[in-house]
This record gives sequence, structure tokens and C-alpha cells, in this order.
Amino acid sequence: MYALVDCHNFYASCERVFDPSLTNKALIVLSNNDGCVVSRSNEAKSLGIKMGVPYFQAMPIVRDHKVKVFSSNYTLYADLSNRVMQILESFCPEIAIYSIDEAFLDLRAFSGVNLSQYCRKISQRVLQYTGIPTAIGIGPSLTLAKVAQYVAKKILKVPVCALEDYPSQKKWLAHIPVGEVWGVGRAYSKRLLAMGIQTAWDLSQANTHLIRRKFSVVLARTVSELKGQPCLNFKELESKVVQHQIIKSRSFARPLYHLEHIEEALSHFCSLAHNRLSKQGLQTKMLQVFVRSRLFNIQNPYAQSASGVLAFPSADIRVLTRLAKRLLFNIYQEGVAYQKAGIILSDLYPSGQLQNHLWLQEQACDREQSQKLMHTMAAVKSRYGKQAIHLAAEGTQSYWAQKDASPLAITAQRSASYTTSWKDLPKAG
DNA sequence: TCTGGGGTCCTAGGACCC
DNA sequence: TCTGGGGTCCTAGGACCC
Repeated sequence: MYALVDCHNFYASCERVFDPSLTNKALIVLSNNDGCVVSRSNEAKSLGIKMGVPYFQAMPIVRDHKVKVFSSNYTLYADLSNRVMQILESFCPEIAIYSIDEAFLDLRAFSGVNLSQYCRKISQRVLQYTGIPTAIGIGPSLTLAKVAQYVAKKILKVPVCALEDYPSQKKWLAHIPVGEVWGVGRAYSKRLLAMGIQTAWDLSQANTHLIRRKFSVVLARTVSELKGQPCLNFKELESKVVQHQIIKSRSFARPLYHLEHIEEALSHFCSLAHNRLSKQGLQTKMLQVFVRSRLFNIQNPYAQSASGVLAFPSADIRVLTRLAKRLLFNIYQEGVAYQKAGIILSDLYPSGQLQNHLWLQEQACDREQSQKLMHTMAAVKSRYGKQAIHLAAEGTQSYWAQKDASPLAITAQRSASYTTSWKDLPKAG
């Protein structure tokens, strides 16, 4: 058996942990740049605020019902997530962290244990230690564990639901719209409905070969999983820990027109990507740059990308930035109101693994020097803060991050970094 | 006025090889 | 006039996830 632990309304719940006055209140958390609604308390859901809607569309409800609005505070969420995961690990060492608010537990070693009881204990402990409410689903495959979690949270509204045997699976699968199944998105859902497959139960009864032929091997696996035949195993989930791609991108706070301003933004993204590379002990060989204008309500949307390959894998921020600027130059067009840009690193290698080039002699001393410099920059950052040192290419103005004041909007507030900054330490009493 | 930021996997088709 | 059979690698795009 496997369990899936899912935190309720995770970001919204995090905001409540250090501000009890928010209990039972409608509150929402916005995406970067305060663009979309990405987390809602149950009260906010009841008011009809939909997941993912642009903030300005939700604004009337927010105004009428005095909904509390937060900008996202990823430092806080990441820290609370770590705490939750540590608690889970103390209960079950075989854990696969699937996202910031979800983890699978491999319970196969717990034979003879009452799993429902054990999971209720886990849920209680997480709530007691972190203040984060969870729902846990138990099932013989990862997909059925997901289904069980859905039943616990959305239907029974209890902390734990187990679908360990066939009768309970049959009973509950029939209650679940096919679009809610893990692996069935909007496109598949529409096609499945057209075929008369409406519930998770219908899908579980479908012919695997037919699904394989008409859809994909991925959906065929989902069908098997629903039948109780595990296809996705834990090892596969764990292998996702090895990253294949690093993306750093942001929407600009206001449209940018000048090449130099976009260069500065890209340079900053290179710095973020470089940090990630170092943290994971990786180097990259391929870098892609993309830029685009607004996509909505605009006559000629512009979107373009360009990629370049390095002769040697590198994690040197100067190398990345130089290439990014060159690629940007190729796709930049005068007169476009740019709204977003980003970089994608792919073709990643562990730093130790380096292959020599037959013709291009990279000097060993260059490599050594580069590594020394990167280490020194990292040391300066860790001692004096992330802002303490950066390439001149990043500029000093950060035009891309400056927001125009909008007097009509209800501005979101950002909560403090309660758990990761001494000066934000909450005071009691 | 105002629409996020990260990821994964799979497939089809083109370019190329012998 | 007639034009095989077996591969690899890469990329773009579509599907999905949170």
C-alpha cells in the first residue's frame, strides 16, 4: 500500500499559521507579480473565487467580502514544507516528495499495521507540530492513493481515507468525475466524456489497449493503476529528483521596450539559474532564451525563443550571461512591449563529469579560475546576503521589477519570513 | 489597466547514417 | 520504368502535474 499526504490549501494554510486572526476567514494568495489567485482558504472557495483566475477578475468579490489578500511568500512556504516533510519522514522513511505540498509514502514495510489509524496519527502530528491541515489517501497504487486522498478531502471531509480493497474502490471510484483523476487533464477529459467515460470507475473499466491506441501510453498506465495494478513505482518518482531542466522566468512588473532593460532582467535570471546549478552540483551545455509580449487583448502578440550550445558544460555565471545576451540580441525586435522573458537550461551534467574536447583546448587553469571565482561569489553572498554581489550586466535599477502604482487596486500584502529571518521572528504576548 | 512559475513525459517527423 | 530496410538523434509540440 501507498499513501499520499496532501496539505490543505497549502499557501493559504501557511499564512494562517502565524496569524490566528485569519482562522475561518476568507483569504487568498496570489502568484508572482500578484497576477493570479493560486491558493484559497475554504471560505474564499465558498465565495466563488476560482483557482487560477486573474486577480483583477476576483477583485469585486474581494472587495465585497473583505477577503484578505496575500502576495506569495515562497520563503515561508518552502520552510514550512520542509518541516512537514521531516515529520512525514519520521513516520515513514520511504518517502517521495512530489511537490511543495504533497508526498507519497511507501507503506509496503508496514504489514500488520492498521494503516488508517497510523495515517490519522501522522495527520494529527503534522497539524500539531506545524499548524498545517492535511488529507491522506491510502491505496494499492499511487493513482488509487491519489483518488483516496480526493475522497478524504472533497467527499468525506475527513483526514484519512483508505481504498485498500476492491469493494471500497468500486464504491468510491464511481463518485469521482473522470477529470479529477491524476493524469487526466482538460484535453483527455473532454475526449473521454465524448466516449461516454464519465467517472474514474468508467475509466478503470476501459480497455487498456484501446486507451493506449486512442490516447497514449501514459493514460493506459493510469487505467492499470486504477484497476489496482501499480505501474508507476516509487523509484520512478524518486528519479525525478535528478533535474533535467532549470527554468527561470518572470513577468515584468510593467512592459519593457529597451534591449538593455531586458538584458538586465535576463542577466538576473542567469544569476538565479546559476545559483540553482551550483546548489545541485550541475553544469549546463544548452541555454535557451525566450521573450514575449502580452498574450491577451493584444493585436500582434510576439513570442520568440533562441537556443545556444556551449562547447563545454559550464556553471560559470559569466558564460551563461554572455550567451543569454547574444541569444537575446538575435530575437529582440524594436517596438515590441515585452511582458515576460526567461531562460531555460537543459542538457545538465554533474559538475565532476567533464569530457575533453578534441579540438578546442579549454585551459585547465581557466576552469580552475572560474570555479574559484564562483566559490568566492557564493561565499560573499552567503556572508553578506544575496544582493551583496552580482554582475554589472544585471544593472542597478531592475526596471523589470518596478511596478507602476495602480490606485484602484486592492493591494496585496506580503507576510513576514517568520521562520527564516531573525528580524521577522514573531513576538508572543 | 491588470492573466504565474516551475517542471515531467511521450510522440511524430525530419535529417541523417549504412 | 522501376527506387529497400533498418537504424539513430534531435526538436517541436502536446499532454500532463503542482
